[in-house]
Amino acid sequence: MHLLPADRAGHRTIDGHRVCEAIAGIGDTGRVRSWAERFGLLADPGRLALLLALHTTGPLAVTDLALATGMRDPAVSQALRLLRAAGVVEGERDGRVVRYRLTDPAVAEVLEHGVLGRAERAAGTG
Amino acid sequence: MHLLPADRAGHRTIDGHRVCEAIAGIGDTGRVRSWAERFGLLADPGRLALLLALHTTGPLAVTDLALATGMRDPAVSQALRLLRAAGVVEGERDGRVVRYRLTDPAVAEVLEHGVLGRAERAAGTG
DNA sequence: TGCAAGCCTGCACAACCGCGCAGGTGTCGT
DNA sequence: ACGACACCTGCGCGGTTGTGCAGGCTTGCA
Repeated sequence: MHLLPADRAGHRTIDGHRVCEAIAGIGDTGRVRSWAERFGLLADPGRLALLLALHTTGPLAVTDLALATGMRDPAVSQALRLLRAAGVVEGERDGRVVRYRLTDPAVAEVLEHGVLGRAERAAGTG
Repeated sequence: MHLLPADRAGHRTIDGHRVCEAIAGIGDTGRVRSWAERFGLLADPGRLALLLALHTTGPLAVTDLALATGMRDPAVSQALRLLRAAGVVEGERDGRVVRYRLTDPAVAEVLEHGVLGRAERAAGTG
């Protein structure tokens, strides 16, 4: 099983066969890139708090989200804009209020198994 | 249930009670911050590839990781430094070779349920 | 119709981050 | 002891990102 791209052949290796195994584990580069972007959306405390709020209580308005997270309205709007562009959340207009909800099941899964899961055994509180 | 911090009281709200629910869902701010940093480590394609490789094939040397990911040796070293400082990976010296392995079960869980899980139904391949 | 509320946008600033290059340290083989 | 190898570090650059402020647009209410 030789998965080494040609532009990297001819180099010295330590374990050799393990490299191919590692490449197989990494899998498609596009998928990795996609997930890196996804994780990037969760890498901001504000956005993560917004997503946690939306995940646990469902549809919420911008003002309430700002109140719950302590962020300014424009910051919340900006964060939601990114999340909306990534397809993670969706907003529904109800009069002059826009309620947002989580639409990406993959993100929900990560939040559930990661932040809200029992995985905190290694995370601690600080 | 009034979880609203005093510095935000007296403001107008849309749903009111839902705000407290959201705050409860967000939980401890320190945990959110901690997880945001954790996700930040996964937000780079290089680091994510490294972690995937370590997660699937176990202990790997820097050279092999560089070969598998297509990164330069210094870039791999730098990335591993960050991950080591965060307690996500650990390196064991074997002669002049240092083999790294994944030590954070929470990250492993996220990789398993996120990137490697069936959650790709929404991620696609590109 | 006039006013207030809710939400969105543009702009400019500062900070951070990842990368590549060059050079250093410790270890193994001859 | 000498050279080669594996790994680490400092420095500087370019790109990206989060943030605050001020202002505009749509909607609801009196």
